[in-house]
Amino acid sequence: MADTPDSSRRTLETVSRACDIIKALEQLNGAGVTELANHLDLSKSSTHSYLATLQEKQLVVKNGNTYSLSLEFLYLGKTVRYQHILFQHGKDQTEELAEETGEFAHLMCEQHGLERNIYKVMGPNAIGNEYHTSKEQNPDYLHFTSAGKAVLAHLPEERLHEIVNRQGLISKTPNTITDIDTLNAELATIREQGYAVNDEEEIRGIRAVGAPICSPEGMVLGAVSVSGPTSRLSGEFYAETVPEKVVESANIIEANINMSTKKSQF
Amino acid sequence: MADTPDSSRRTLETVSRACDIIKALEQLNGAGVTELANHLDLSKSSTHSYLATLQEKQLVVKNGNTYSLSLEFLYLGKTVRYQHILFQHGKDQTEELAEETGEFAHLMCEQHGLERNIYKVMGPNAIGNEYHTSKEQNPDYLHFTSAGKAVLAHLPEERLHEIVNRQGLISKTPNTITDIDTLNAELATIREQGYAVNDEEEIRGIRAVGAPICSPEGMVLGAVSVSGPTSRLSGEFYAETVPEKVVESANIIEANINMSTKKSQF
DNA sequence: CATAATTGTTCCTATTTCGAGAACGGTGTC
DNA sequence: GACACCGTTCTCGAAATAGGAACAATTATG
Repeated sequence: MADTPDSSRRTLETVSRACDIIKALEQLNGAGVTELANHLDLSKSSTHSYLATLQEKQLVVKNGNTYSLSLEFLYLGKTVRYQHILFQHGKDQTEELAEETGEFAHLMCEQHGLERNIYKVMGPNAIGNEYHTSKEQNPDYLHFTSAGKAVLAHLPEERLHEIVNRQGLISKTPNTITDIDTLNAELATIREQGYAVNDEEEIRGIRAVGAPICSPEGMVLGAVSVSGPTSRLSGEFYAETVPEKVVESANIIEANINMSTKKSQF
Repeated sequence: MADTPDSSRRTLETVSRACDIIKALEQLNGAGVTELANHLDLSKSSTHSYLATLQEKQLVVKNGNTYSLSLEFLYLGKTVRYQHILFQHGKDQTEELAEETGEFAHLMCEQHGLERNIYKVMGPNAIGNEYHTSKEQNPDYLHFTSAGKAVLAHLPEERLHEIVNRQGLISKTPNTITDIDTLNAELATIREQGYAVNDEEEIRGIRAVGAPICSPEGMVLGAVSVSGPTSRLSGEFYAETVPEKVVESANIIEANINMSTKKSQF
């Protein structure tokens, strides 16, 4: 309707609209037909057809006059995670990393140019909410997290530029890298030392250290990271101990993947 | 495809096919265009269009020639759970129930005639895998779980028959109720005593006790249950202690919901 | 208590979109 | 180096969808 000037018309509008409806239902926490129709600039009758179809396919439930996403999404989400190669071979190690450092440990990968968390574990000292049961935040940009930068540093240059061009270098704190040259220099450093740091670049008072996880073929699959308050992530612990442990965890996960990929790729 | 003779045909085939593709991708753990096309009896070009659209909408990722569901589903699933009224007001109580009984505690609701788990907590004595990170099993039928029967017992009669007719009374163990009259008698008992039991009706060696959670208006919203091996769930513990605690938990969750709907809803 | 205003649902037809086969370009294999 | 396979693109006829309007059901309102 409004903006797909560059992309080829090889996509299905009906499917696209269905996706919009799913995302709108999530955002609105359920909605009625009229509300949705107004929100998405569709006719009531069309909106109704979409909802009826999604309901029949059990992706949507209807309570009274309110349509909401069904718990099928919880099931699908858990399956997606369970099937992910990084989860299968990195879950235990991420837990150990959280245990050893006492802080939050994250396992993530890049998807569509954004950071997607696969697994988060709260270490014994970790502050904040219980991540795994709280509201999930939106996906992060890659350039202001440690794990994200670790991934960016090992992406093919072409894809790096594609992502930067598409997502931009949004600023979140005074420390956020917003300049492409600074970023490139930082990524070179990361490649050299084998890990990345996030020094209050996303959230004031929060530091993090992340290391990339690569496939046997050398393609970056994702990263592990540890994050915590600057008060605890400082001095030698921040400069040496945590990086060592994070890099070690990444290496162990790589080894796990390596051992499991004896089978053919197809 | 074959079994919706009653429902009006007010649904969109394109959306329906998109849902099939999502489910196939989950089932196949990712697939190529040709593989998917064969699996769903679609042409390659059509399948490609669907996948391209889902990818553009970030519900699907492409790795090499393999398309898979993206981690957006994990995000959506967590949001759906987080937004669910039973999770918001029943999470803490479910955890407490697991702690007090030492066994698995479940929080569930009915969707599309099936049991959907909202939250599972492993108590200190609970055996088995860590549910919340393991592969999710498929949704259960309602008639052979304690929570499911607790819900069925408080559904409007019309809806009860609708569900039974649609889902049937599948047998999983010799103890499974497979007869409508037996089920009705059982549901009457459940209504009388306020809770339901599952005595090896789903899995041999596993018992469970469930109690319904109703809205202030008297509509059943779901149920909580405790499950464990017959060796531990026996005698007075099974006959009195656990039912008491389960019913108490259900009542507390109802009270939480009640209090939240009194104040301004937002 | 009756009327008005919403909301969800259904119906219908023109119009747009989708579907299928074939062809293209790229990759891996024998 | 030729062949087979896969993903992608193209084009046009065929079929599905979008939207307006009417209907039913529920709720708000005077």
